[in-house]
Amino acid sequence: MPGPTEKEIELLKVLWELGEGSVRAVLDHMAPDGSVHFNTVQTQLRIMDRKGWVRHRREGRTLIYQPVYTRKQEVSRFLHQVFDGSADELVLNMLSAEKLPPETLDQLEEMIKQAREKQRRK
Amino acid sequence: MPGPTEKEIELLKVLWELGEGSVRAVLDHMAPDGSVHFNTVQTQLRIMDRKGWVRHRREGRTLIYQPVYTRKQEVSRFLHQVFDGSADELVLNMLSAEKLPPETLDQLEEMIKQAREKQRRK
DNA sequence: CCACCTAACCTAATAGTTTAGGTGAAACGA
DNA sequence: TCGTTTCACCTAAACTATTAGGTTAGGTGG
Repeated sequence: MPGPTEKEIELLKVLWELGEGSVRAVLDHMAPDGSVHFNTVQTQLRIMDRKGWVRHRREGRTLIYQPVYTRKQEVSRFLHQVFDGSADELVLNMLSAEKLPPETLDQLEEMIKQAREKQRRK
Repeated sequence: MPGPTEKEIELLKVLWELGEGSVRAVLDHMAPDGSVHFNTVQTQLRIMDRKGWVRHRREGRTLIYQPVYTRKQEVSRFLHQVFDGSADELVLNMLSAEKLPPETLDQLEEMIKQAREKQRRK
């Protein structure tokens, strides 16, 4: 049970954006130029299905894939893998790695306030 | 140039903690029980050396490995790979994935203030 | 009806990761 | 000095990820 690989994340990102999609839809969204082969995406989605990262339903003749694995899960996995679950270590490293504009910093503060609220009201 | 794999991160974590270390030191820190083979770690470090994630120097007969790739780089890679660089999306997802205690939230706020300060004084 | 497009499904080549055995040399302890 | 330990280095097996060719069949337009 390792996390998704980088290529798998690339496909998941498309599904996170679209909500769901056929092989064709994912392919078009990922490589509108023909830089990736249809079968490549198809096989990858089948494998990810087997692994449980996505699931599919049938719609006529074509399969529609939905993400099962979420961004939240991926952040959580990363947080624990790299920082042993220490959220402040993660943020500290992120703040020093990236030059974030003041507006973004404001947004972050706002989010934290919201999170505190949500905790209090529980 | 994909990022390090999960096993590679595992080794990097040890080096991040130790600062540097021989194969033996890494192994002992990683698996004090003998659950991992010496040569396994040795080979992996050699490969990571070739890839540039670590470098080594000689000390007597043994090689001492140092991390080149940093936690900051890893956070940055993750941020861009999964969230296209949107720090607030990352934090938003993290806050909803994890139940962080109020003290941690305080620390996060403090960090953001510090980051703003640093920006201002620049 | 038939040629064509598009899909699923099957298969495999290739490449990379992960693991560890084997060899030989250096160092160390009795 | 000699056996044991510890290391680097070489090698390869087992496994997985990644990519895509080939086959078949459903559906469509002329």
